[in-house]
Amino acid sequence: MGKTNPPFMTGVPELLVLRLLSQREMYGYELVKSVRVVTGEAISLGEGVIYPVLHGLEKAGALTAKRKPVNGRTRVYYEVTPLGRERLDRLNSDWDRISAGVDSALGEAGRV
Amino acid sequence: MGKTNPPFMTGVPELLVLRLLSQREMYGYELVKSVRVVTGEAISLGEGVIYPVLHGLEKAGALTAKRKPVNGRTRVYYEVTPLGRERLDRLNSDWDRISAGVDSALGEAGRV
DNA sequence: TGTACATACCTTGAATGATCAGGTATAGTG
DNA sequence: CACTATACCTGATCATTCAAGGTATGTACA
Repeated sequence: MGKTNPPFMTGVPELLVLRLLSQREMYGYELVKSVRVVTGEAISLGEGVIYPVLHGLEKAGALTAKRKPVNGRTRVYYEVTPLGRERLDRLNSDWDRISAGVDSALGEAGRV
Repeated sequence: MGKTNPPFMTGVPELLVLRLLSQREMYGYELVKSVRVVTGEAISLGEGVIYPVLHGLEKAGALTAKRKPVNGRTRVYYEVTPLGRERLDRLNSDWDRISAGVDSALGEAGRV
């Protein structure tokens, strides 16, 4: 029984994927590892999360895919489109708004 | 067609409710307004969100309810149980971990 | 008197999206 | 030859937020 809807994770995979790809093109398997690294091991996304996000974003026109054979294996590199950048901007400001709101609420009247 | 699962909101209502009630007992309608205030208008939760959360937390043993008639109207005040405090602690550290992870990822290599 | 608004509670239905668990196949290492 | 890492993928689950509705009382105002 997969733990569905874990707290605070909705939207996070998409944000991280768009953010990482906005810096340079990457392939799925690479993203899985990168997420762990850039979040300081705080967040770990499985392939079962990454690939569906990738496909969804591609279908939405936020990403373009490019197949590249490397060492006999095939990698699918993804690149962010202008539409994807807009989407990233929107997600970024959503994140800023909500995390600021939560932190403000948690900060009220002294935190540990 | 309610926009369900908006980015970054999963778990937030529960965290905010537990946090506010950990400071003092409140009733549902009051929580709706308080959330707006303590988040600096960044987050607004409708009654359709608050009441189900309240009922769920009560059923889970994280809250206890107390009916109080005030000015001819009935208010249902909620209080956090020890079990609710544990739950709040857990949510708090989840939030800290994830928001730190996301911020770290967004901060890498210069933000706009 | 009526009419609006704020207070105060509640439920239903829908859509969404993360997660686990599984599956395929090749390359490299001991 | 077995094992691990690489690299892709899909299906099923199910918890959760949200809009939109509903009920009822008190208060203000014209």
